[in-house]
Amino acid sequence: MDGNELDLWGEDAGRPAPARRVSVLLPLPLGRPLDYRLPDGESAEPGTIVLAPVHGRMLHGVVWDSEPDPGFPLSRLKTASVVPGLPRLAPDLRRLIDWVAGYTLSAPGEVLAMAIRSPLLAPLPDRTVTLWGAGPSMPEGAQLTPARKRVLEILAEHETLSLPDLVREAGIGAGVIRSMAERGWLTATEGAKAPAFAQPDPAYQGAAVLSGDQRAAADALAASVTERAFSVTLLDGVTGSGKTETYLEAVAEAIRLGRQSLILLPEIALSAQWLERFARRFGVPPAVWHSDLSPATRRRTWRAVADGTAMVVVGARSALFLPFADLGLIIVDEEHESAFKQEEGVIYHARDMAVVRARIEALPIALVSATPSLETLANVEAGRYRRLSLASRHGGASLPEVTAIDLRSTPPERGRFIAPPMIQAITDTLERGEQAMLFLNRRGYAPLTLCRHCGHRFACPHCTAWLVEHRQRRILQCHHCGHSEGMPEACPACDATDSLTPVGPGVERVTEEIELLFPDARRLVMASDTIGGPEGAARAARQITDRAVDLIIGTQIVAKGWHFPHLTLVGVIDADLGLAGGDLRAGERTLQLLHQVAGRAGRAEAPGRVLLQSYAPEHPVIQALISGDIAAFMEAEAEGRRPGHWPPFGRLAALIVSGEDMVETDRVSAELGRRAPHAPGVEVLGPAPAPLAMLRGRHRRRLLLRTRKDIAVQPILKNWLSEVSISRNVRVDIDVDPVSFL
DNA sequence: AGCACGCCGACT
DNA sequence: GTCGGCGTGCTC
Repeated sequence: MDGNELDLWGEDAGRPAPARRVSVLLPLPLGRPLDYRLPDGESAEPGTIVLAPVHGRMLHGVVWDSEPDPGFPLSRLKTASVVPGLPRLAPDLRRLIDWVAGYTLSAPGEVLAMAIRSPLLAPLPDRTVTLWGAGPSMPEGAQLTPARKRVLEILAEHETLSLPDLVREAGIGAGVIRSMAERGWLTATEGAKAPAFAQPDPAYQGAAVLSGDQRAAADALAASVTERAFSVTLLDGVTGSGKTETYLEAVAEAIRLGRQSLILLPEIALSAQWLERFARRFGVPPAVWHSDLSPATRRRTWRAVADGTAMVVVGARSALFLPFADLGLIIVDEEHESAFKQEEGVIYHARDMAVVRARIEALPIALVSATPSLETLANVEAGRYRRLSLASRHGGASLPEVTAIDLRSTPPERGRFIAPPMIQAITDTLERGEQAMLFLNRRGYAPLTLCRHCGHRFACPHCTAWLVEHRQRRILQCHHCGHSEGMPEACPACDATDSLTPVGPGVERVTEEIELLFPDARRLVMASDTIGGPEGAARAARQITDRAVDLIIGTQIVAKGWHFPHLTLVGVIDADLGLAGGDLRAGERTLQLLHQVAGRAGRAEAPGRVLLQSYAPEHPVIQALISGDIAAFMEAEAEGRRPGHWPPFGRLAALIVSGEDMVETDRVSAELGRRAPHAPGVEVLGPAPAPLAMLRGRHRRRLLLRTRKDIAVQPILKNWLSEVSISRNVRVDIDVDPVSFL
């Protein structure tokens, strides 16, 4: 207010106040904010969340920093209203949104949609709870059973508690409380529910268990938190070296300073063990953020992050856009993981954008990995990132011994996939009462099914991909679009019966083989489609640590940071699998994955062993795993990429042209090829059919723009795309810094 | 993203 | 003769 409200009879009386125009960014793929007027007398600074009419419906948007267009006719301006009780979006978060939009060439509104969606902003229900206290009367003599006595003792300590808290603290049933209340020994009062996010206690368990170099690294990270300035630290160290415990000390320091921490994990849904470790260190679990939170939890978490009551948030990549009240530290764990790359909608790399957020907000950020990405290593090399290394495994555990099984000299039996030396190693391990794990990065029974009679191969009708047999469910399924069909009795092409043959192994088939070889071993299959969500994953992990299983057969998800103390043998069924495609990062990616899997073995006293089944054990990736000299492999990899200006020594952007109409898709991609930019240090490869030439019924063509490191791709892309007319039924997706080349 | 406006098939 | 298919265009 500016005082005019009292001037009822002054010269402004009777005249409408000048319309206050504001520019409002809406969570729509619009590209620019739209202008609105505010109700008379209201004003709103940038960052204010408003409710604005769009096409007749009301949508939450954010007052943006851009100037409203004075030429837009006042009569066509609609009125937006300030939503009371909502936090403002901080300038730094607005800058991040603009920056990400500019970098990825997405509409700012689309990026905003990752930070704010209307359902998030709905008012929180008043949360009240019944609190129980002692009195007015007391049980006497024989009435005072041990359970009732316990309840009163607890209440003497806490005064009042909610039913679930009381039941938990006293270790009794709810029936005891009810009967006591009926007798007038307990009184109920209505109270505000305790905050959903308890304060982590940095002093809860101290950090006494840290070893020398862990302590040094933890202190260095904590110092950067105290410093409150932008810095990037690579925290690396072999699997099992205690990286998590180390960076949790930096989190502890942030908590001591009263500042929030954000920890990004590649797959938060499967990280039960991580959450347990956090709770062990700080006494309470952190706030979590991922895509399958319930709407109510989501809303509560978003608010708690904004008002600062959630001190530590652990989340998947989308947590990067949360509206922290006072962020003091970002951690990106498993920074090399490609799961940080969002491949749909706004195509961005959460690790890289986390560094951007840290720079904008002047924060320290730590990138954590046992096998850092080449990008990160290059930044260390260039002096932009600091490096803290943990040299050895924690608690006296040693690194597992890695050997290759040459499948050319010791192949498995015909139609089998486990070679004799592997069978022997599993036998020995089980005899010692230890656990073994077999890793195969392929779900289902067999990746390809063909007819022995006519050669027919089952392919997805919507994708360039074979259908994968899932024998338990008796279906053939496409792993790219989810298409599935029943497993037929006869060949659909030639009607031959008993002619359909599985080709190649999936985890189901390896499990079948294991059943034949080790009928008495207790088996557990871990694959994303059979594990049964986060609870299932946690249950499976508990079964393993409790030694309720002997043999684990699993895909990717067994690689994830698990700590299984009794697991001493890891067998990789097909170590060559990831190397086949031969894209830019095939070697690096395979090395990181296999190193991660190998790291599950021998994490306690008993030494671990890793066996890699391979048809090419001389391959540099396999050799690097055997020797353990990953640094040398990465250096060689870097030298291979430097001359051609491949990342991280140059820049890449991919254009993915897709459409249901193949002719139109080809026309657009050919036109893009003809109009390709020409300049020194700029090169365009393609168009070429994408490796997944058809995906979900859309034909796909790819072009790749490669520039020298000192040339930004965005202006080139903008210019290029503006010269080509793209028909409505064809889409061009831009992927700056592509990770996947499918 | 929604949601309307807008021109061509099978129905009360 | 109408209800409605989703192609394209706009949202202050």
